[in-house]
Amino acid sequence: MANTSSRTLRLLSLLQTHRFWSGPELADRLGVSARTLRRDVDRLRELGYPVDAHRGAEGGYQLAAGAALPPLVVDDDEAVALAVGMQAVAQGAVPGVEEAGVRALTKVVQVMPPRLRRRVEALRAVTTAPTWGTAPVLDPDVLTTLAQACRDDERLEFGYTTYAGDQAGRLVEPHRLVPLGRRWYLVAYDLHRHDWRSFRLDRITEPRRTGARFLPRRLPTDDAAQFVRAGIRSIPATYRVDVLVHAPAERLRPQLGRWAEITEVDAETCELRMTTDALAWPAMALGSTGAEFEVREPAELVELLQDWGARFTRAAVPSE
Amino acid sequence: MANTSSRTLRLLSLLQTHRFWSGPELADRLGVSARTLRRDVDRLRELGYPVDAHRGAEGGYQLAAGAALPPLVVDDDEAVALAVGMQAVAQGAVPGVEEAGVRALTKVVQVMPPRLRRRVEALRAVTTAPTWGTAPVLDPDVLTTLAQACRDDERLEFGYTTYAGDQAGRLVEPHRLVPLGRRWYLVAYDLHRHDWRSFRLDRITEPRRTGARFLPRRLPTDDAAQFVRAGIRSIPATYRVDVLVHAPAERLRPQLGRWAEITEVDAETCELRMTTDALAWPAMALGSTGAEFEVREPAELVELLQDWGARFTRAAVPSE
DNA sequence: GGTCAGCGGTCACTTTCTGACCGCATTGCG
DNA sequence: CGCAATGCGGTCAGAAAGTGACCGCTGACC
Repeated sequence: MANTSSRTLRLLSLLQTHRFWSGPELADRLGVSARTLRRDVDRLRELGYPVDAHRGAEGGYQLAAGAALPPLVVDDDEAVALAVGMQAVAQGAVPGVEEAGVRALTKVVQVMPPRLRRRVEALRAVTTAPTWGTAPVLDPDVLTTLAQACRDDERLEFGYTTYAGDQAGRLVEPHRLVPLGRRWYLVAYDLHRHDWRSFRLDRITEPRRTGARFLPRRLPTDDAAQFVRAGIRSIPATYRVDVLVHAPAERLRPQLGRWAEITEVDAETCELRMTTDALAWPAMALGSTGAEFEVREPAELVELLQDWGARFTRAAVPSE
Repeated sequence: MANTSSRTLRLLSLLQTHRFWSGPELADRLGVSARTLRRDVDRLRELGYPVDAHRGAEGGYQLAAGAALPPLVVDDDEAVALAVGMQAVAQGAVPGVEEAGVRALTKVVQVMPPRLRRRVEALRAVTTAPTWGTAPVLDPDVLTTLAQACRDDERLEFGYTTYAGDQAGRLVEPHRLVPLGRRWYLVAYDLHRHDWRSFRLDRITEPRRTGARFLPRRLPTDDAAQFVRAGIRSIPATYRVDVLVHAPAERLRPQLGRWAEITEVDAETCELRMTTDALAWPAMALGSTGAEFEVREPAELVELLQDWGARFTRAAVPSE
């Protein structure tokens, strides 16, 4: 406990939780002399973590942003928040960082004490902004189990429901997780079928790591994402939405500007453009504006609005 | 660099990124003998991080979940994912962890190199699931700046637009950030007005930490959240939604089950209940079901559906 | 100018760290 | 069964650090 490395970690942790510390205070907390503290600070600096110091009456130490990321020292609550947030990221809330999100999630979950896992589990039900229509809901347990197995070259068993509806157990050597559109796929070598396959994560149930490790094979295709794309029948449709809205651009921007492209046409009219794979979103957006509008594209949106409009009207004016 | 503490951190990092490592391999990577590696592993164990070891031909070391969280060693991409995810969490994606999310966000952002901050900034535009109507969009910069100032007892300057629309600069001693409903408030002691105030974060612009620290005062109310509640004119309305949907419960559950409570009435009918502060959500949900339905509560939803229905129908059948 | 903060040099002493031995236990394979 | 690979832990001596107590210096703030 009275270790040097332990002290280095504790110092890092202190500097991360409260920005300013005076030398004597830190030295006291760490149970060393001020001189040794200075040496510890030097050590951190040598490790690449920039610790700024201010002299004078109000002086003290603080951790600044550096070139390298120091190890993050987080408490229980923060860890839960991280796990929950990474699930959201993995679901594709922000395009492009899904994979990094899963890696981070894996790291957090791997070292998380059971009590925290239970808390995350409890929150899971609440989380995940509703993802109508297209988006399959992803089980973070499945996600992290598979991610760990891929990372560690560990064989995997799971139940799988094929497109046709058949259920069967699989034994595979997992290779890579690939997010595509709003879905995740596992690229793996199927040990029963002796060939490479890709599996949709939302069709995988009860994955179990067998504990047996393997020597990674070479995927025939270089790129795992490409392999998945080649094997998929239907890529979820994406729509380009283009709507003329009878409202000033400034009125829509604060509400929708982050999410759709709004172009001013004239003082009373603007154009709303966006790309989406679920038409429910633009419908909601248009509803929220409270304005009249005309759909230019796509035809599917017109259909959908027709349907929704009719049902909404029937519901709002009940026959009774 | 050839430090003991540095090596401890590197070992921790290795164990976090790849689960299985054989002793000789680790020793090689760390540039020490196998004996010393064993001693390093022991050191980690003494620090409370459970390192499992397996003997035999296929042996190796792995980091297990323990009672305490080890410092997380993340790479650039993962850090970006964490920051982006924490923003989503702070926005209130999951009730209850907002504050922990902000703390974690603050920690990550604090130590993040500028290049990574720019990446996060670039992704910010894309992020934040659209939050129609009620939710103000929160600037993560503002959020983290304020959070750091609160944490570090540092005076703060910022521009503020009052409810009436007046703009003025403020100089305050920040006390606490409070999430309430879907909004964030800063509780602070206003140094011009010589009194405690609460400020809505979405009305704060350009916060600057002055660098001057202060001795925390006592807030007259014990609880900062209570103080905010007392000072707010209007708490955003929340609605209890209760709808009868003419579709089997099993059909709705996979789509909406995570988000609303679905009760079966009979084979062809079910009841959908939820609580929300933005009626656009249940409207979208009901639209997505594709089913007929009757609204029992609230009256406001009926109104909204009437409006949307009319506009949707007009848009879908253009006069031309 | 005084005070308080951090900075860094030196020195002697103590602690630890390290690698090279050793024999042992466990596991998987042939 | 024996063999090989792996982890475990003891011991030892030399090397390397870490440590606290000095010291005088610089910089910031009152």
